[in-house]
Amino acid sequence: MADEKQEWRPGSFTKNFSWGRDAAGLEELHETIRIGFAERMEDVPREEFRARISKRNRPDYIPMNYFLFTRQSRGEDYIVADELVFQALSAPHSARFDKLAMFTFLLSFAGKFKRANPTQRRPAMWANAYIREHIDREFAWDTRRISASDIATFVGEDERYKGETVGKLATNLNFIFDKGRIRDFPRSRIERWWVDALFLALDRIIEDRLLDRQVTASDQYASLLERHHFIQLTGRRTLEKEMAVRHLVLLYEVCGGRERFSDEAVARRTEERVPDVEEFLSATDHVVGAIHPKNRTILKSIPRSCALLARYAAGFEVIGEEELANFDIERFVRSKTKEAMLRLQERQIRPRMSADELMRITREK
DNA sequence: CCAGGCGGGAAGAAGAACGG
DNA sequence: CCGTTCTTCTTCCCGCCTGG
Repeated sequence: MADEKQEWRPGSFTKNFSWGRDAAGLEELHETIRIGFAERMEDVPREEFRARISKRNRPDYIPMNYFLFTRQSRGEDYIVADELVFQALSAPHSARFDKLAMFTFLLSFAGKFKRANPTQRRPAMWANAYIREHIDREFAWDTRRISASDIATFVGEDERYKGETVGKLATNLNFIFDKGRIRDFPRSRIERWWVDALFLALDRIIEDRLLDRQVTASDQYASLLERHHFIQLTGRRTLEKEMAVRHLVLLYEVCGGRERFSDEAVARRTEERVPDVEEFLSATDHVVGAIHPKNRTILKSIPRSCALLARYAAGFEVIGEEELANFDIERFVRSKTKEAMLRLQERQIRPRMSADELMRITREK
């Protein structure tokens, strides 16, 4: 909505974040989030976040105003603990984090906070439009076309851009594209960062709507992802991705949306939806992986307490933390196939059964 | 050795707070 | 409740460094 009379401003983006010349990717952002949240997966007052960051003598506008999301409650600003924060806290820095952060930047939802002007709610729409309208639509994700001068031309000639200068914005954006590994986006296979990005997109879209007191029902998830061009912002559109969106929206829903990070809420939902709770009640806050049985490439790391829901309510298989760390699709499929064979043997399924007999045995649940 | 781009200073705009 | 002052944040600009 309001896409027509969008107004683009550079914001503090012409400032630098001192990413570190040789630092790998967006490592500084990963570190900043860990410090700002003090390793805890809870919304943090913006003041407190800033105080923690400033102790480390780090600039804070770029992470707060472009990568994170702020909501207001009783006049106080809170930075929201969402999928980006979860990934920063639950895993060491990696290329996967960089791509998720890059997507977060492109999606461009930063929320509302004191002193923010209206354009800061969608702070990087020039980057969002550059990717969608230019790199996706015109260049079919040929990322070799991305350059600082190409960005400067695109943004500078656009009516929506209200800044005086465009040079610094363009060079900084080009720099972030590089650090955020945008050149790895166009792969057509589904990768883990892409799955994380879908969860992040829903977290952000839902929070943003809440700012206008709009509550989002789960049957709106898929169409909202579409409206905010989730697939276009993450690389080339494929049928596989469109299918995956449907499965993942369901996983997001049964995990309870952003509630998935709160153990009590998940425990409550688990009691409602799943019979055997005991074994999971001792849940620690470690991470597990959920895999869709029809498509092994759809692997999502989720808080451990969601595992039961993912398994029973959304039909995902769940793997443990060590397995997740060095997950190997080939090996996984092989072992699952073996298990399936054994199960068939146990049930005494013979090679020359009639189709009817076979159906009767395998369909029962 | 030069060009281009990153880093950071500083001005002034935009809000918030204050005081009457 | 309004004008003024104070504070914070955005934006432009330029020096310096780096890599070619």
